[in-house]
Formats: sequence, C-alpha cells, structure tokens
Amino acid sequence: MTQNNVFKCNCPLARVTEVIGEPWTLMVLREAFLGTRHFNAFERELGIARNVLSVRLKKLVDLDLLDRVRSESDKRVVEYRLTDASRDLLPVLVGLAQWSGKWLCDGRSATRFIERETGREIPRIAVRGMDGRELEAREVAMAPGPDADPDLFARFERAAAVAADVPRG
Amino acid sequence: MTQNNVFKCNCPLARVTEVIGEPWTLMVLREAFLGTRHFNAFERELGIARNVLSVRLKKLVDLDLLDRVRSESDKRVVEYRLTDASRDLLPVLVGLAQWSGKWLCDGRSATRFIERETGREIPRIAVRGMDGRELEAREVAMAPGPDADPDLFARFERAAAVAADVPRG
DNA sequence: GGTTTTAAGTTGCAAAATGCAACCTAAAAT
DNA sequence: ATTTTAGGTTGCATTTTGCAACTTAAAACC
Repeated sequence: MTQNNVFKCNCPLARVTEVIGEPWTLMVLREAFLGTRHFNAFERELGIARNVLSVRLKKLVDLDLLDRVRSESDKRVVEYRLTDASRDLLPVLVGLAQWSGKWLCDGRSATRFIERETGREIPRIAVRGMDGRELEAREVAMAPGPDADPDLFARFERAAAVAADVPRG
Repeated sequence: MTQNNVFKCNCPLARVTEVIGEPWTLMVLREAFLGTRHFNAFERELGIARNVLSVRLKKLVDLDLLDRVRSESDKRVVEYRLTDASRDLLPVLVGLAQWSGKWLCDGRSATRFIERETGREIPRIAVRGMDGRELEAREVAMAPGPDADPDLFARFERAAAVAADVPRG
C-alpha cells in the first residue's frame, strides 16, 4: 500500500503527509518563506534536481500552497508566491524549527525564528487549552472528528485502551 | 545533491527534513502517539511495507525518537516506545493536524486533537512573543543562529532584502 | 534584424528507494 | 515434537530521485 491511500478518509495527519512527508517539499516552503520566488532560485538555493523541483512546485500549486503567477513586465518570469494556506503554516514551521534545534541540532542551531522588532527568540510553541493554560502531553488526546467512519472509530477505541499510557511512554 | 546534505550546517528545518521529510515517518510517529508499540501493529495499522518499516524504525531509534526495548516476559516481543524527544513533538503534531484539517481537509477532518478531560477541541496553535501576545506572520523572522557559517549569513542577507514582502506574499 | 542570453521548464538515463511476497530465526504455545 | 507468533530479512519489479543535456519563448545586445 502506498502512503497516500492510508486513511483516504480525511485524517489530517495522513493528508499532511502528502505535502511535507516527501523529500524537499518542506525545504521548498522554507525557501518561499525566506522570499524565494523563482524556479532557478529554488534550484540554486537548495541544490534540488530541476525535474523534482518541477514536480514539487506543481503539487504545491495544485494544493493552493503556492500561487504561480507569470510576470507582466517580463513574460519569461514566473513567480511562485505564498498563499493564505501556506502562510498559515508558519506556527508549524516555528514549532518544527524549535523542536529540531533542541533535539536534532544539540541546541546549537544555525538558524532560529525571532521577533522581527526586538530580535528576541520566539518562545517555545505550546499546546494550550481554551483557558489559555499550557497543556501537558497527557492532557491531550486524539479523537474521531465529524467525518470519521466506523473503521476509524474502532481504531480510536483500540487506541484509547493504551492512551493513558502514552504521555509517560 | 541529495536533500540530506543541504546545509549540513545545523539548520533545524533542513535537519527535521531527515525525519519527517520522507514517506511514512510522520505516520509511524502518529501511530506511536496513538499507542502502537509493536512491529506487526505498525504494519497492520498503516499498511506500510515491512522492509520500509524496518528502515524507518531503525532510523527513529537511531535519532532517539523511539526506544527499542525487548520485553522481559516474552523474549520475542520488541516494544518501540516514545522518548522525551518524540513526546516533545506533540505541539507540532497538533499544529500540523489543525493546519491540515483547515486547509487540506476542507475543515471536515476525520480526527482532531482534544483536551482529554473536557473533550473540547484544542485551540489553534499560535506563535507568541515573550509577553505572551500572539504574533502575526509579519512580526516573525528567521535569523542566523550561534552556529551559522558565513555562507548562511550571506543567505540571510539576501533573504532580508525580500523579507518585508513575505508576510503579505 | 540577427544573434546571444536568460527563465522556466522537459527529456533520457543511471542510481536509489519503495511495494510486495516469500522466507528466516528464535521463542512461546499446544 | 510441532505449530504458531513476533520480528525481522531477502529478492525482485516498480517508482522516485539525481544529473546532465536539450527545448522553447521572450528579453537583451549589437
């Protein structure tokens, strides 16, 4: 079975895997956040193969994560621009960067996210409840949503049996 | 150039790509969060090929994102357990699920994260400044960190030129 | 106006990763 | 003693990636 048809149901983590769960896509989005707009610039900055870049950009455009706009002033030029959807991914990128900096880069990362105005590091992204209080892992659970089918309900019932165990490993 | 040697420097987003930027890994971690512990269970729940699963689990163990523990009571059994590092990934998983639910699943996702006690949906993960105030995309920037090399500084200077433009696309 | 350069791709081919089924080994259950 | 179970590995076909060369259309140059 290929990854993309695991839970064709609307499982959000399964679907997000289509996007960032394949090589290069996350880096392409990062470049876009850094201001890269052009095909050749993505290639140069990342060192990605042109055919793969082509496939990735097509998919991102398809998913409305990038807008493909042909320049008016120079008809050769194409601009790939962030959309509302991809801009909305910023908190996740910050969270990923913070997590990776801490656990994969030994706390000494080469890049970090800062508050533009003050230059201070962004505090750690946290899960908060409705009251704004920070939640610990054990206080959070996954549950079936409005679009869950019976299979998925069963899946979560199995999971619930061990769920209490998860936060402490 | 292969993805893994882009910025061998400690760029956290480049490095996190080694983990979740390849097929299946994110789903394996999700399963672990749902309480899956055994090789055969990962295979059954995900439908992943056994050889690929084997490679993924090895890598996750290697990166200290899973502990591989042989059961005392039944020596055939191996348990893959979340570690401090992987448990710490929860805010990112919640953020990804929320984002995907909104932008990829049309707002009608089959699964969601809830507050265990009340059953209420987790509010949207946000980027906050030191004062706790929610920051907008335009107030956030990437910057070179302690371990950045000259190339990376140059990279960010180029980026700074267009940065002001990014938050609005 | 003819030639060269530039931007954004596509194409062909070798190497690597994935999907699938079958096989293997050690320990437990019968 | 044998069968089953858990956790893999192996071999092979298919797909994806990496790399270099080629293409096409629109500037830019002379």
